[in-house]
Amino acid sequence: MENFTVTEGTPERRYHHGDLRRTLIETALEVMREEQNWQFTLREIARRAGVSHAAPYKHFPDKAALLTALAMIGFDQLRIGLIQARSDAGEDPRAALLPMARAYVDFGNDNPALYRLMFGAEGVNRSDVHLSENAISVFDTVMDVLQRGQLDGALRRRPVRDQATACWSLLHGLTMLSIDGLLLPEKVGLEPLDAAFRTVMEGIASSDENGKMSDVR
Amino acid sequence: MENFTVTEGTPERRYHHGDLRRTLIETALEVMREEQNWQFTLREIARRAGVSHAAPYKHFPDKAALLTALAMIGFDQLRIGLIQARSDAGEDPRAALLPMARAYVDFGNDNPALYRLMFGAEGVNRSDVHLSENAISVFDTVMDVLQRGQLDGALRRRPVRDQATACWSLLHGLTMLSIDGLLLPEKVGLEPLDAAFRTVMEGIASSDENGKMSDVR
DNA sequence: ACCTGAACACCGTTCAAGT
DNA sequence: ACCTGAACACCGTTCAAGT
Repeated sequence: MENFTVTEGTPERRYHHGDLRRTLIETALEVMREEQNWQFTLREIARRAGVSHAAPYKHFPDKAALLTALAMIGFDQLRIGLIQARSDAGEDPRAALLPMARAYVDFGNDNPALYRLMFGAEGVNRSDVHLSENAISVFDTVMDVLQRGQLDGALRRRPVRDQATACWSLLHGLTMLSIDGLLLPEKVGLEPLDAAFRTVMEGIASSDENGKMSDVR
Repeated sequence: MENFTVTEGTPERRYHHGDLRRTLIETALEVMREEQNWQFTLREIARRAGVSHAAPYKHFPDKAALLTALAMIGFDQLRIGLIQARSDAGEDPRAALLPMARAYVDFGNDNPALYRLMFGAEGVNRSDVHLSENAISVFDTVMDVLQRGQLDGALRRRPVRDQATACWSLLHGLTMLSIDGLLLPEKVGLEPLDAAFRTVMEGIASSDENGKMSDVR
């Protein structure tokens, strides 16, 4: 629920050498963007930050701690992106669903290494409380818009939690497959997000034009 | 389409020291199961296989090649598990959907490190042709059962590819979230698979009991 | 036809010592 | 209150030499 930022847990300080903690995080994000993975070495980060290879250990107990901090920032950015897409779409919760889905998948494609770190990483301290809180707040954002869609009458009245589980799983799966290059156009078409979205919407939206196709045996 | 096995690409040979290639693969699978990740070192595998740390290089050009071989085996096992679940369920394609979904998610939960290696791994040679072929054949298995469900009349007549994209994404996302411990019961309930499945089925199955709830605004 | 041992250039992490 | 340099115990990978 809380809004974690880069300096979470560490009061703002300016030392003679600057804010090394933040510099390390920003350098790591840069390297991840360049190399498309999070297999960077702590020593490389230190080198690029212009400090000795031992300096990072004054700010992070180990490499896992830095990775965890990065993942937390990622969840934060993702949630902010979703909220942005929702408010851009106006008041209608139904109309916000596709833009939010697009924002989600785009985030993954724009930050593949970060997204994989957030979810698929062995290096991350997965038991970190703050990390799960940040991850969960993404889920809450999805659930919230579905809730309002139901109240609106635009969505079928089913347990919101069930619909949210389906939506989050779908988005996560789509994003991961997309990042990994497994959504081959000749297999899933040119717009897999739209295809998947249409399919799921038939299960979620209130039935209007249903029943037209009565090829039920 | 082809059926890749452990010895793919390497003719069966028995040397005085045994089939080291296969031993390395099996040892790696063991270690992954033990440590719940694929961060093992090649040297550890060699140690446990009882050979020098340089020996693996006679069978794999580098560590990425071993990881790729493991991922390929994983895709193969997954596909076999799906086919098994389908044939266990009998002739009705509609009835096979839930068992297949369960088989998919179970595979991930039973082999978390392997599953993450198959999809989320930086170490894997993702451009390997055989690897993508194995991955794609999983998709084909999903598509096949949906195709038959449509012919049967049990499923809505929509582009099969769209439905398959939605189904695969959903399963993949659900599996990944489950492995990562993000499907917290207090958030998604005790049976997230069933919840997600119900939701998507409403979008995929032929409309029978639809339209009852007419709270359309 | 396969395996070993020494060697190279790296890591992550620690710790006494510096400023 | 923070940073450095040397040191330790590892890696992945190569290669001449062994059997």
